[in-house]
Amino acid sequence: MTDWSFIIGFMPKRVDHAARRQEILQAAVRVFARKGFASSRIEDVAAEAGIAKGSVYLSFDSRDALLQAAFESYAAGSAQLLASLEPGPALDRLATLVRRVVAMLAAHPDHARVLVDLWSAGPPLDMAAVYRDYREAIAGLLRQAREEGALRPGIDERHAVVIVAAIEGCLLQWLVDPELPLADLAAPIIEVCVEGVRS
Amino acid sequence: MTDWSFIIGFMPKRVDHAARRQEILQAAVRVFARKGFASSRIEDVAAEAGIAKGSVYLSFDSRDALLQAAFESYAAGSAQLLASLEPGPALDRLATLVRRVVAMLAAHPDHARVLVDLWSAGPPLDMAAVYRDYREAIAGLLRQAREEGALRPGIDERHAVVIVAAIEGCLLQWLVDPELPLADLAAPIIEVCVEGVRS
Amino acid sequence: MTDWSFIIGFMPKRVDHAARRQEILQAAVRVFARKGFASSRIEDVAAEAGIAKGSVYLSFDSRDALLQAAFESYAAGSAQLLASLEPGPALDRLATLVRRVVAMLAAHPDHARVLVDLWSAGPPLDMAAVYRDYREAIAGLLRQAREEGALRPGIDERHAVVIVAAIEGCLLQWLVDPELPLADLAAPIIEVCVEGVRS
Amino acid sequence: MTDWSFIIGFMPKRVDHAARRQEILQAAVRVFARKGFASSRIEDVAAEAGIAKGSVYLSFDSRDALLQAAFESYAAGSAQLLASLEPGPALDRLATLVRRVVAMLAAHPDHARVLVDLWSAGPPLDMAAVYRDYREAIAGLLRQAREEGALRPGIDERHAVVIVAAIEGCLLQWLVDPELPLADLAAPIIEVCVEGVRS
DNA sequence: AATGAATGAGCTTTCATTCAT
DNA sequence: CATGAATGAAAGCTCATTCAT
Repeated sequence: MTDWSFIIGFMPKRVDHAARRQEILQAAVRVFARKGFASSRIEDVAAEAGIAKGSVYLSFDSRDALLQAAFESYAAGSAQLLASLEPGPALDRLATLVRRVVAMLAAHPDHARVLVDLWSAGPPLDMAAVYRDYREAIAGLLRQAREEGALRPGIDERHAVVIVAAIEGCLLQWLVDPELPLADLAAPIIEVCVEGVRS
Repeated sequence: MTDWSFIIGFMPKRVDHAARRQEILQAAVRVFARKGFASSRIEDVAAEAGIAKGSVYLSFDSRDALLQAAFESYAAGSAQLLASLEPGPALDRLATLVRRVVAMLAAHPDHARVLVDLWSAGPPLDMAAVYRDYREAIAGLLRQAREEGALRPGIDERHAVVIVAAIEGCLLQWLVDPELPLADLAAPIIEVCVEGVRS
Repeated sequence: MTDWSFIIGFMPKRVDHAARRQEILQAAVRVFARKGFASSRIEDVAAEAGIAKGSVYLSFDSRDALLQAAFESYAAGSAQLLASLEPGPALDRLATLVRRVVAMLAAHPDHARVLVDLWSAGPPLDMAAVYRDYREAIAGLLRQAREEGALRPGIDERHAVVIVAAIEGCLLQWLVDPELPLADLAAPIIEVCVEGVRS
Repeated sequence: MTDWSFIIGFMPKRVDHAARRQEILQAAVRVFARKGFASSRIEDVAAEAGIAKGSVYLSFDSRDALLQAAFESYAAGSAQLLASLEPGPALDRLATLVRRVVAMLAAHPDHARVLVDLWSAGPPLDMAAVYRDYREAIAGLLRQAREEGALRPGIDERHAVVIVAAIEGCLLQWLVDPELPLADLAAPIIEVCVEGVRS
């Protein structure tokens, strides 16, 4: 990587402020996952990121802003996941959604572990909105399934809560007991929640 | 604040140390439910219990001991609930169990709200054991159901995780979004989780 | 000092919270006088008061509250001084006022030294009001002097500013140069400011 | 921000290092006047000067050096003012001096406002010397006035303190209460302090 | 037993100063 | 020379815990 700056003049010392912010956020997520937000010190995050304590404040306004950013990152991932469902029979799409959510959680255990702190954190974090979106997406799939005649009678939006619950409840049990094979739970979730509503 | 007890005669040191401990614990649970454990000060608990800060330490060794006690209280309630199932067809017993767990959570929202702090708290709190017990109880019911021929094939212990998940996941969504009608969710949980495994 | 508390029951550990507040305030004034408010740490004040850092916060909400209290103390002393003038010929009363103000400043050099920090401090400290009161008191004396025919023509409220200025300006020079014999300046102030307006 | 100077040829490193120092100093004085030295950040000064934080250090060794420079600038102005008195009757020269000092303060309110920080600042700032010079100059005028027979008896160097005090005390009251019409106070100061010593 | 004043470790945040670019 | 990201010492404030009364 030749440094051409002597030709084009002065360059900002850090090309990408956003990248540094990402690095710190990821370090923070690792630290939060390891010791929980309540026990995580700014200094821990800085050390994990390999920078000095004060430097964290160049990218984040406060300790709480780190958790907020972790939330936003998670919420964005969730929204993206919900938006990425390909067309097809509704219950197949539902099964795919379940598989993907579980896979995402299992693939990013650090982010998943932070969830317990996001649940604890009050406003301005809006986890309620995240689950509302989940439920609405699944309720939409259930409506589509009914139109397809794939749903047994009596299934409505309240069952969307239960399907979200099955996923998040598995996640919860894994958070509390990491022995539990989270990745293997997609199948039984689908068997219960998808087959459990099929006509 | 003057203590006239030396005039009116001997009084029992403490009518019931255990009762005082209970009062404080219940006050603590209310406070934790209201502001979360992280934001709850010993002084808040003392004020809620109507006693002085230092007096909390006559019944509890530390702030963490309060959370530990809240955990033990919750774990005891859970164990009792699991132990109280009357005989009958397995899936009926399962439905009853679901109904009772949801009813208990809905009836004691303060205790339920503390759960999010219990999930966050690491050792020596052993929430893993609580859910292990839940899963084992439900797995036992599923085994009984299989012997009764009430279970469709392919249902095993992994599905016990999902059934616990459905309950705890509903609780979770309610914690995060109190608008959600927790008490009304027993029915859909049963419809999905019990009917979803029935042969 | 026999401790009778065993007879009358429990007594508050500190009989007088206000007294402790006073002790801390006086310690703070000494520290502020010595190093200036900007360079005074809460820990310095605590050490001067012979207590622990955290104990300062039992009596004062913040570091700024200490300066605020110092201001209030000074303002109260000023008001009291202005209110204590005995009857008599106006210009005699004015001379007495000057003498008393200078004597008070000279007698409490620590409080006087804090004035420079009170001048610097913005709202909510209202030093403007203190000097407004000074000026009004002196303007009142000048009006009385005019009625007595003791005043040469052309003297009005603007000269009250100058009389206050002569006092505070001497104080200022002494603050900046402690060699200056503040206590000896009452006489020349009177000679210039009182005789300078006499008819 | 790219530096094209390597293309358009050599440019003087800095047209005038002293000029840049001046610009920064003036920016600093404005900032100090606005928020006080204690609340003024190096970054504020840099922003006011339109340069980067680090560039301040090319002209000044430290934050304190900025205040020191402001002091030196003020002291120089004072000395110049004292040195510029034209010949004439002593008390006329004194009145002129008062008028000029007040005019200078009123004409440069930012510099005047910094005075309160100069009073607070301890060594190595030597405000004592500034007022010593003022007093000596005025004491000289008073000596000249005595030789001219214009002084009533009993007036000596201590009255020089009072005359300086009248000026600085008016300044002080204006600093604390900007409503006060500083520029209008020259006349009453002269009436009290000059006429008050005239034979 | 009950109290609450006192303690001080520990944490977040700020900002003067440095220095690689 | 100019820059501004990086640093880390420093300070205000909180609060769990102790203990004299």
